[in-house]
Amino acid sequence: MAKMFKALGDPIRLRLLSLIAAHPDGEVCVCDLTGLFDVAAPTISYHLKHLREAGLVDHDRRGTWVYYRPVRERIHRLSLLLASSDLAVPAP
Amino acid sequence: MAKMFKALGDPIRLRLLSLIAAHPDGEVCVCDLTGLFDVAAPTISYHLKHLREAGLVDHDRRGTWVYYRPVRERIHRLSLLLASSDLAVPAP
DNA sequence: CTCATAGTTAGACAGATGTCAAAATAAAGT
DNA sequence: ACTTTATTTTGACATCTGTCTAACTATGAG
Repeated sequence: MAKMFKALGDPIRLRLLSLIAAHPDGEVCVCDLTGLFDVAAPTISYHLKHLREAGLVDHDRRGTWVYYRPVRERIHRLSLLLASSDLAVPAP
Repeated sequence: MAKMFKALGDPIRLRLLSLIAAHPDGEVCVCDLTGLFDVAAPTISYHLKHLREAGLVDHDRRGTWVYYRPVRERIHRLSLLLASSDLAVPAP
């Protein structure tokens, strides 16, 4: 669980996941992501790998391009943990 | 936002927040926390400071003891971000 | 005032993390 | 086959993190 939160604990990765999850097609080509950040392509690749290893995104290659999509069930589980009465219900 | 996730990205801190948030009294004395972990007291102090600086917990001193409580509004906000349609709604 | 207890801060250190340039791999076009 | 484009891997490096012990601060008891 901590591993997933850790993956979200970097500004670039958090934004990457938002971009991937918000895309209308349900997936995003890496080529459309690299241009949006101030860091070089290998660094984006490094962060995508982190998100992958945390189980928050999935990827597959089609031709020369690689597409990433969110693993919504995993993201949802995080949200539930934070929303659980133990953690987030505002005191009555 | 990433700062809050980062704070949760360590197993000790995640467990600390759970313990603090789950306590029936709504707050926990540090003295009741240190014994529950395998690390020395200063390390717990270090992690509590992290949670504090991320705005996830609040603290105050009463006599010799220091009590921590969750900032549920902040935790809730994280949960909402993950639950927002962009991120976590399972595809229909 | 001194002492004991609870907690934090300071300093040191090994190991993890984020970044880049350069090299490697993958696939498609000529 | 060779080239070009897209992406990942590698190796190097500086910085950040988590941990400890030792020293410090704060409070209450005797």
